[in-house]
Amino acid sequence: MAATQKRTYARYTLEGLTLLGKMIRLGRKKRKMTEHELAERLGIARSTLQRMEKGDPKVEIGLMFEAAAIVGVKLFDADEKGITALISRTDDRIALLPKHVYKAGKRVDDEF
Amino acid sequence: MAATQKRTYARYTLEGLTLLGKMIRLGRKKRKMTEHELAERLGIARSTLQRMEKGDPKVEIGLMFEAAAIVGVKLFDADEKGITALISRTDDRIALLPKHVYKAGKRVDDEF
DNA sequence: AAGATATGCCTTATATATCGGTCAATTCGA
DNA sequence: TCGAATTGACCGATATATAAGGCATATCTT
Repeated sequence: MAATQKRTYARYTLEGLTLLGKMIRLGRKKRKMTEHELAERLGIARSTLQRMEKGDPKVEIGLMFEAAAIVGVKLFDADEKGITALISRTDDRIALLPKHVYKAGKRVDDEF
Repeated sequence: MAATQKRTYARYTLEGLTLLGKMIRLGRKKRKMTEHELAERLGIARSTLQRMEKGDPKVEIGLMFEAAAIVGVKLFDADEKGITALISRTDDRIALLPKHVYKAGKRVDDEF
């Protein structure tokens, strides 16, 4: 009977999604856009936008980010150039680490 | 022939995703976790984790957020309580606006 | 107050992401 | 150096999200 194993999410994850969804909703309303309008602009169904504003964990992350951008919600508080710079810096930091991770060394090294 | 209309994403969206993916990758490596380990911890296939670290717009946002949390990448720079507070504040701000948006008034009201 | 519009919630068919696996190439530990 | 492990890329089958629409209710405009 296939069981359909259900996935669970940490509370922090769900709350983060709820917040993002509400921020999108707020941004949309401040711009006086209807669900129909924003959905059309995004090229998606209104029902999908509704799931996004509710913080449904199953929606495509690309759509969520796109919607956020359209209604003026910034993630990473950085503009186009800022993001690009952050990507470079992250690449540099990754390059400093071993290419492969091996289960031998058990240090955690936790300073971001 | 069904045409399979392809979706496009803004550059800003794609770069944001690339950044998030790389941050997850960096976080994973700093914690010395292999792809296999993190995927198992998340309850997903390794191939899916690989798409996430590449910033694929099609992955579930819930998985991306969950992965970020596990490897110590903070979005919204706020902890559990902080997120909850932000949700409340966002709810309050939404409550101040009209329940329905009507296409009559065209003001944009852009101050976040 | 009345009419029009937006929103909430639900459902089915279809498109598509995920899973689970394989194979090759790379890189680390001993 | 050699062997074991990690990573990168790819693939088909299946589970699942999305699209599209309907209907009821709420709320705005005039």
